[in-house]
Amino acid sequence: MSGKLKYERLRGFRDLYPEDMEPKDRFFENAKKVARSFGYSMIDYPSLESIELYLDKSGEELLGQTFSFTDKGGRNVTLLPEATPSVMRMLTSRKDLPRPVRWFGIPKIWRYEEPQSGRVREHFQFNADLFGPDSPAADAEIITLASDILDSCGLNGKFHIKLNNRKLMDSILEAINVDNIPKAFSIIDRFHKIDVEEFRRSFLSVAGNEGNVDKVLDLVREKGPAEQICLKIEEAFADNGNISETIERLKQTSALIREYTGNEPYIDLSVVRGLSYYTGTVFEFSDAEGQFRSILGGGRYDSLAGNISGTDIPAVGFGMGDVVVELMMKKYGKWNASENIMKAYLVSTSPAGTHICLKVAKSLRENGIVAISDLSGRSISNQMKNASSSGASIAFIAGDREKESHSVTVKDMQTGSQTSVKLESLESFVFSKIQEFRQRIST
RNA sequence: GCCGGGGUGGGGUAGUGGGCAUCCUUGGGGACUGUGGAUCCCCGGACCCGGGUUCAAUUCCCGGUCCCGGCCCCA
Repeated sequence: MSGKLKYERLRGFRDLYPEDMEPKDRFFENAKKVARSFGYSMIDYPSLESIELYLDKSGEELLGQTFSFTDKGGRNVTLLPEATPSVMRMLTSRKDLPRPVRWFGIPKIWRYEEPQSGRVREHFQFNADLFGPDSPAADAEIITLASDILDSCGLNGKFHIKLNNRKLMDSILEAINVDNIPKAFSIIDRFHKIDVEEFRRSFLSVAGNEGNVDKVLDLVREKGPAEQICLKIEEAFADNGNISETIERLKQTSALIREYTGNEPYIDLSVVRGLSYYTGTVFEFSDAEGQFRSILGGGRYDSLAGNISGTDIPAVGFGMGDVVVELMMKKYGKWNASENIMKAYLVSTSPAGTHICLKVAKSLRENGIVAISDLSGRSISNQMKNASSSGASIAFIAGDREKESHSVTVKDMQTGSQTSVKLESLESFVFSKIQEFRQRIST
């Protein structure tokens, strides 16, 4: 009879039903809590921006991957493809803010791409930035924030922190006379997706000779603790002053991250990040088992403010999409329906009973208990079924009998025991039930 | 934009060139005019769309569409 649904969800967009929305909401609440504990303040910005904000920064290739259109005033606008430019716009139009500025937001982000595992066309992103300091300590703080958020979701030890530095990569590529650095980055970025021979072939076109290709290949193919990787780089480029300076910074940052998070970050020279505006530290977090695409990515972008407003402001930040986090949390059994909250179900068998239920519900809600009224008006048997499937731990039943005796019948849904409570003593009864419930869930 | 694999009730499935299709689950109702999770009964609900082959297509062929996965890209 009903047949095909007439209106279908757009490709790459998601409907979030309670079973997914609740865990997602809890994830973001956790993230907010952690960010606030670091002194970060929440901000928000429009979902629509003038397309110029991205053109200035990223060039024309961006256009094909945004949801863009011309509005009724003839302006070219686009749904946010990333958060950073908007955050920068906000920052640079407030010169009065004392630094450091610590901000986070949870925007929706849109990208017109083919959906696949871990990627959709509209997603939530937890985005945090630190403006002002340009020290290793600042880089380490933002990375620690990201790490602590994942820890707070029960993913402790399930992810790897991969760290690199754009300046270091610049210096290395300059040292071997690569002139097309963006192209070299794009090849390095694809290192793990292509085989060694293809890498050699591609990289030869920018590196000039086989020896240089081998040098880079040797560095890019290995990831490990700072000590080990930095030693390799030093051996290969001992005489280069620029390189040893950046290596020092990488070592410091790495040591601070180890100290703050308790986890050893991996130096991974294949992590260069696609974004053109990164200027120093870049990082990525990935599933320790390598199953999913990156959980989050970020880095330092000290010149972006200058591009927008003329004055550089040191900045470091990251964006963490909700999609891969969800995959991770599901994989490790952390994507659970809901926390234990006390729910009460109100069963009414007559208009007089409904009147009593309304009063009881009000009292329950004032005491922080979820009170669900049965609105079906059906048999008590059916109402009890509803009570049961709602997950309520307690049911209040009222009808004409209760009206007579000025009371309400209370049934404990777990034990099945039932008592009658006078309406005058309802408050204290509810209070004792709350205590009992708390005790029950804590054991 | 490109490549590969798939589409049977809301979800998960069985099956067939020939009687508008199996089972589980979910939803609604009842047994149960004042007591839940069990059991039993009843009801609702599907062959993605279009064309072709055929006496006959849910089944075979072609095209489309959608979903899933991958490429590109990941700002």
